[in-house]
Amino acid sequence: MKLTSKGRYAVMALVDLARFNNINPVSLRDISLRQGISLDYLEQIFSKLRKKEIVQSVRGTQGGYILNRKAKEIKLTNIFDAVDEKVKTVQCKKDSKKGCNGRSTKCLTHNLWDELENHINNFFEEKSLEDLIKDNIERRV
Amino acid sequence: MKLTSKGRYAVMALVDLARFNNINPVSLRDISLRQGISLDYLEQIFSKLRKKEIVQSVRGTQGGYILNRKAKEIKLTNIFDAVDEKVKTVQCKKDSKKGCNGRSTKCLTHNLWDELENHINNFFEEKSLEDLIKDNIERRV
DNA sequence: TAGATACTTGACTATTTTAGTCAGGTTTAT
DNA sequence: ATAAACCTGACTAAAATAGTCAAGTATCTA
Repeated sequence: MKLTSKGRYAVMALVDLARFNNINPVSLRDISLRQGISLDYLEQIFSKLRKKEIVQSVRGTQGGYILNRKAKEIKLTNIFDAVDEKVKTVQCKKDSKKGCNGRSTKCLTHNLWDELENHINNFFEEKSLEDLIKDNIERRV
Repeated sequence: MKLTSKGRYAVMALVDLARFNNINPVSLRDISLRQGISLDYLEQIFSKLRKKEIVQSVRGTQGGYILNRKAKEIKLTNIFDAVDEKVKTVQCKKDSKKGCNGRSTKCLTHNLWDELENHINNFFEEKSLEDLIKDNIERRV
């Protein structure tokens, strides 16, 4: 059970963006250098974040990205959703042949996996970008 | 972020085992048929469960497996640990080059990933095999 | 208006992980 | 003896991951 780097990078990049987002947009190049993430990969990630209206792009020289909503209103769940990072415990939902159906004792653990998914998703729904930044500042002090 | 089938199957198989474990050991063949999991794959999984002393094997005809501890004392975390299903959010811990170190703004989200891991692991530490069986029986009634 | 900076898009690919299979054992009840 | 069941290690196809690469377009600044 692991988080993919796409989801992790997306969060890292947005925290970076939120912290350095004073007046000017932040370029991916800067984020790439600061966070050690390949520029090309960041571009893929930000393309998705833009489509989900989490960031706005500013083209041209001195361009970059800015947050499209307040940090408080961007939850982890929005970010993960944008980059297709999903919590999947089981195939049952998509593929009815595998998993549950047609077995004599049915899916004895079906309920467990639902609970687990909810447990994890709750965490993602509660945490906002603002929480992360605050948390980080507090730790420095 | 997804659960692998090895972890899922291990739990499914153990719930099955616990339910059908009256006096006699339960054969993998039966579990395989009831849960729709390949026998060869189950053997791999049970080999690991045995090494971690979660189950005991009974060889020979009429053999099979029995739980090595009370269902109450087998937590999900023990099961996942046995089959190498780990919660990993980040590489920092193993590979110091990637992730945190040497970056100018350090790992802004390091704390987040730790929190996430703990959140998930707590779930696994609290749930026992007994909980799963009880839960299942209640639902039938 | 030339050139640099930075966003935009889509195709491509090496590596790793997953989810098994397969083959050949050993043990023990009947 | 023999069949049922455990035991072990090697192997592999397919999928997912984690990117790279190439060829743009838009906009600011000198």
